[in-house]
Amino acid sequence: MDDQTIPLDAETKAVEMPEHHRDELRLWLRLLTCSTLIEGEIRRRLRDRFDVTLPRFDLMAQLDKAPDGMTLSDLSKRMMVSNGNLTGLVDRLVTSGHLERRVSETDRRAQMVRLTKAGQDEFRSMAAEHEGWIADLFGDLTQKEQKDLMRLLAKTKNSARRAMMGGSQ
Amino acid sequence: MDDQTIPLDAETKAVEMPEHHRDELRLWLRLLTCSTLIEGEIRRRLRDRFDVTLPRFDLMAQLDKAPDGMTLSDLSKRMMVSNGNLTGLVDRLVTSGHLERRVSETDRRAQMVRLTKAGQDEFRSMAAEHEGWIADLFGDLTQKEQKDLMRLLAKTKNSARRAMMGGSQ
DNA sequence: AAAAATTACTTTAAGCTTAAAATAAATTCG
DNA sequence: CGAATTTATTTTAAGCTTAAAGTAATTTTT
Repeated sequence: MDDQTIPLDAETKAVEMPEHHRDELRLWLRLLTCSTLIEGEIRRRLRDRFDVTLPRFDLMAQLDKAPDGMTLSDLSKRMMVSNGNLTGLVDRLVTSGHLERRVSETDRRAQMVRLTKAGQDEFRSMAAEHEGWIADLFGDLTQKEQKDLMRLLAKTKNSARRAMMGGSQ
Repeated sequence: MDDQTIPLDAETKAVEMPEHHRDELRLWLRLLTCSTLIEGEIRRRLRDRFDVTLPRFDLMAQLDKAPDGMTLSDLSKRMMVSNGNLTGLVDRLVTSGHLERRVSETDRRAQMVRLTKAGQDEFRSMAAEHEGWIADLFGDLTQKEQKDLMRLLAKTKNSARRAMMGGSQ
């Protein structure tokens, strides 16, 4: 409510900001650290164990959920990456035999992309192991803590989306 | 041949996994979505508003906390990025006049890097605004929710670190 | 002190990523 | 219908990122 006097952390030596938004900043840095840490570990294991990159794995994960294939635009939205990024990613996965691309029959601009049989097999065997890694990485959280974290992240996501409205999106 | 033994639900996805680690997977995906979403927005605003990239901003943020400078290795550890990555990043920031690098007087392998006056001024003006963006992005969370999230993320971080021990780190 | 190991950093090659501009097909509108 | 707009994708240029290999300085070991 009313602004309390701000307790100056002993180790913090920066200038006092007009409003004390330090807490949100610390929260953001912790969230980022968490996801960077885990993402890095997953990336490392995917490379060491399967010689695959995370972006490729993610792309295959999306396609595994859509047996009939998806367009590049759909993929782009789901993966939250740019269209141009996807072009190269798909190119490489087609070359390696994991993906198949075909011009859509209803729209000659669009392409349907989907996993080949080999791609699907390989993905599923990776996914099974991947799921175990994640379970282990989050293993110290109780069922309740997982549930709470899930809820708080959902709320954070909504808050962020709300804040983005009007600005540019 | 024998690979049709599994009854495939028409619209639902894949095979039932040996152990149900779906929840952890969903939790991880939500965490990742959250940080990707926010990171993307910050990246966009830094570019639009200040014509600076997030990695450069992050690097300057580290140096702002160390007025006497840091070595590349210190930066590398703190930022959780590779040494090689830092070399290029620092190069560009030196060229643009934001950073100063000097060979350490006590160790001729090492370099001390620090913000120039101009770099510091520019960073601080960006940081003030940046802090407001973060506060807004997390704005829908109550004080208690922020505290809870902070705690759960700390626990997640520790859990992940524990899981990494032995594997490669 | 010489050899071995470690540490700090750079270089390289490959891939990821984006924004912006370009191309082409489809849709909307006058 | 034909022009203008939107949508789907590719290309380009620049920068980020990593792992692995290389160089050089320091520290440890023998």
